[in-house]
Amino acid sequence: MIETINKKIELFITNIDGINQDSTKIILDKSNTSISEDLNKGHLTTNVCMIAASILKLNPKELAKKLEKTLNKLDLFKSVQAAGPGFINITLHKKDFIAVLYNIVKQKGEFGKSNIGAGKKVQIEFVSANPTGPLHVGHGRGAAYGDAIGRILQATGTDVEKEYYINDAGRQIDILTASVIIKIIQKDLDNFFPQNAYKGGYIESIGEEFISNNKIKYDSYNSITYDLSSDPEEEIDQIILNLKKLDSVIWNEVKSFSLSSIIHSIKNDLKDFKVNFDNWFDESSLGKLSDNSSEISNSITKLIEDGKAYEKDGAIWLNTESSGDDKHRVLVRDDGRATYFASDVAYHKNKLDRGYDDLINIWGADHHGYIKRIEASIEALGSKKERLIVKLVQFANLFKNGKKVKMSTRSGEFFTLRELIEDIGADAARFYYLSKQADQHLDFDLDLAKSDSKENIFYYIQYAHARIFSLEQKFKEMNPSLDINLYAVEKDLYKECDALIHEITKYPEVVKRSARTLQPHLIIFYLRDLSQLFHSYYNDNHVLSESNENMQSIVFCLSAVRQTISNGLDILGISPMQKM
RNA sequence: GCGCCUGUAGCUCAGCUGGAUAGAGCAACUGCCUUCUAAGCAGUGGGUCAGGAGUUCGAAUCUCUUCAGGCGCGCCA
Repeated sequence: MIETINKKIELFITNIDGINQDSTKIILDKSNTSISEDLNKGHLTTNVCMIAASILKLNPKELAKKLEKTLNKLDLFKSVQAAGPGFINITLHKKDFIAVLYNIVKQKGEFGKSNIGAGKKVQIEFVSANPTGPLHVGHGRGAAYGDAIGRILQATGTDVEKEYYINDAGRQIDILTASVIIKIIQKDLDNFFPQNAYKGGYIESIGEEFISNNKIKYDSYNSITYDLSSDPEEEIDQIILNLKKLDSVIWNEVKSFSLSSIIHSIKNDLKDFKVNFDNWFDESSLGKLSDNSSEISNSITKLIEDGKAYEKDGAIWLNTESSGDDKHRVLVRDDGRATYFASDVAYHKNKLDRGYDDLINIWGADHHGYIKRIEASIEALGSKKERLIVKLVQFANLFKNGKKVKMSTRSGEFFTLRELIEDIGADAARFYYLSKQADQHLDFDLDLAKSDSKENIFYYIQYAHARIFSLEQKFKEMNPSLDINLYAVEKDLYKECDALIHEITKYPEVVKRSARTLQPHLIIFYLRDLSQLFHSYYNDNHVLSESNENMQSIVFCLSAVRQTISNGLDILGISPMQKM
């Protein structure tokens, strides 16, 4: 219907006296015909007259009057009215208005999906937490957000791949390994434990699990702790060296055991959070600098050959300033070790080479200073930096019993994602993570998420869904021979559902906008509005005591509402409830 | 100091590529359960959209500036 109207509008604009092609194009691009906010403003609204007036220096109200006349003559609509500063409000014939309901019956779970992203291939990399401990509630937000974005883009026809980058190489894994070993032999070291080692209870569990099937036997435990630096950073590095020297076989066994144990538990947590990845990419697969044919060596060699990277003070630097970074960045340290940045450059090169149109990276907001240098590296590698879209996710503060839950990764005190799932359930957790724009601080109230008040939007929406579901069942039981149809609504004999129908027609646009802006919270707010309209309707109208004819229409409409809620929740990875 | 983000009702937040009287929920006050789930509904009060200037027929939205808050600025990861 909107396309039909737009064609008529285009005709009208082209016929304005003295207009040229350029202005026509600008007006049509900038103007917008859309579903009106509410029924007081008709079914559809266009602002084209105001846009045209501003460009052509005309009076918007007069122009609107003319368009009103033109559209009314067509006899396509029930009524067309110029209103306010120059809007055109269009009221459709009932059969056009309710067409969306037939669509929903036909499309069911597909209602709201589109193909505006068809032909596009996008990769989303998210979570990518270091495998040095369990996922905590901070990671949960990135997980919920990334997964929702993936689903939303898929709903617009985009080809989406979701990937987790596992930092399984580098110093932090050495620290993990050392932490586990020291924990195992701690008693023989007078309970010595390095300041910068990981302290969480999971370290002890991994150690216990390891020695239940293996043995650690060192000739001299004490040699590990000889002459240690008082600087915590140096201390842990010395211990790592000592342990490797003492027994490299044991070191490697503990390392791979610890890694696989943690990665396994991360995968499990994400599975229970209903987040699925298409790829798990190991940092270690990029190879080592010492290997000339490894990806990490190749990417650095290419940068040097292309004149983007250079040697200075014994280190290899990348010129990132040309892309707006404030200083050049080191790729290879003067001691020959690669930096974390070097791995990331190689990883992004790998992703670029895989041929995606867009790369979406979802990072913690504390990494925003890192964006420029990655963009710079992408340009240095010969790609457009616009291919990379970085979305930042702010930390979530947890509140329990009205108090903020303290968290500190270093001390091993944190609220894990698993605890959150066990406390309020994966669906409620996902919902609240997505209930606010990702790049803003979120206060996550655990008590609210479990409360049975209207303030708990999660249940408010679920409640609407469950009420309709139950109503449909009752209708079937009481009237087994009655089918559902839209006769009463179409003939305007029953109008109480109109506001609901009008709200439903907005849904496909909400999904599109959510995809365009990568903002899942738009869907949540839409679902709340739709639920609110439903609860209001439900309170004022006793469905099952209506006439058969009315009931047949009402159940038809309400089923469509339920389907829309269900689709909206599904796109966020949340299961609708049939009973509460 | 530089960079990024934020400032909308007492509180928590929506507000679309600038558009119609700036919206919800909570809290406060008032009503609605012999009928389909009261985890619900209806109503009342509450705003210099942080301040100022500019662009525009029109600004919470765009630009500049001031103020306030958060975060980031390693040959760490």
